[in-house]
Amino acid sequence: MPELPEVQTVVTELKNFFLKKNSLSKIDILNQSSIVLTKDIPLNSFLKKNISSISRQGKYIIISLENNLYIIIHLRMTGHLFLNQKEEFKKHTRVVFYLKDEKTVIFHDTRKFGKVYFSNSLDFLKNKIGIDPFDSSFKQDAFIEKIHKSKQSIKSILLSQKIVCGLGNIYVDEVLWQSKIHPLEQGYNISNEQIIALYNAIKTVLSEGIKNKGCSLGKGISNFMNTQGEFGKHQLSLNIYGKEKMPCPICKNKIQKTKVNQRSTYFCSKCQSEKIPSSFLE
DNA sequence: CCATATGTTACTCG
DNA sequence: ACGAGTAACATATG
Repeated sequence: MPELPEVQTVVTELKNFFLKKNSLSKIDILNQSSIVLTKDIPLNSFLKKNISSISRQGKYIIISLENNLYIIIHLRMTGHLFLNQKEEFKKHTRVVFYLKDEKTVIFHDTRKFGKVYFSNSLDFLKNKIGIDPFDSSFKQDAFIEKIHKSKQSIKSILLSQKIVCGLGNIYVDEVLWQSKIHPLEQGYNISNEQIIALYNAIKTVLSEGIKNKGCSLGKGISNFMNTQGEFGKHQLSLNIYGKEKMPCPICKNKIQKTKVNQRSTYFCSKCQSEKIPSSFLE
């Protein structure tokens, strides 16, 4: 169930793992619905091509090969990439990548929502999602302008990935609490000062998640794990998510739980000013 | 059996 | 076109 910090944790480990020049020698597809092929490009054209870089945009992992070929992976809710882990995670293994030097990368996904895209272009990412918060093109002024153009609730905006990408249900709640914005506040109704606070909170909260090597709530195989099968530590640093009825760390008010976009949403009604329905503003 | 789950997308209706 | 709301995908856990 990875968001940006969990995906970054995996990407960092993949980079270290692939450090030397490497290429794929074989790809086993154990579940056809876990992959998406590009028309007219056979799977075996991805073999024996040097891996040139491993990067990330939002929650998408991008493995770039020579000749402008790309393997793009989205882990969705329960996807994992395991390095050189064999037997213990066998049950839900969907794709196995065999590397030239005998190493293996396993794409493991209990719920089968995740996808491995084999593509010759990154265009579909560009059209689909907004700016990554750690990209140098993520600028305060443009962010304010885009938020102000939207009538949607701020939580919907952030979950949509369209303006800024990488935030999911946990980090959105953390970021909104940090910047004292109610999750249902509409974009055009948020002050410049609050959007600046939000902009800064996005960077600091996500950076902390990365430092903690991701967030692993709950337990079991569906929970987030790094490429070695280890849990992250960021669950210990959460302030608001999953803390219904517990005191807000700042004002001690009881944290409330509601639903926004069908997703559990936690907030402090004192710190995060109540949304005033527009019908009351006539 | 019921509800819930760190994600996304397709569909409807207004 | 936009936004809200709903269901769907598939599986595990409490």
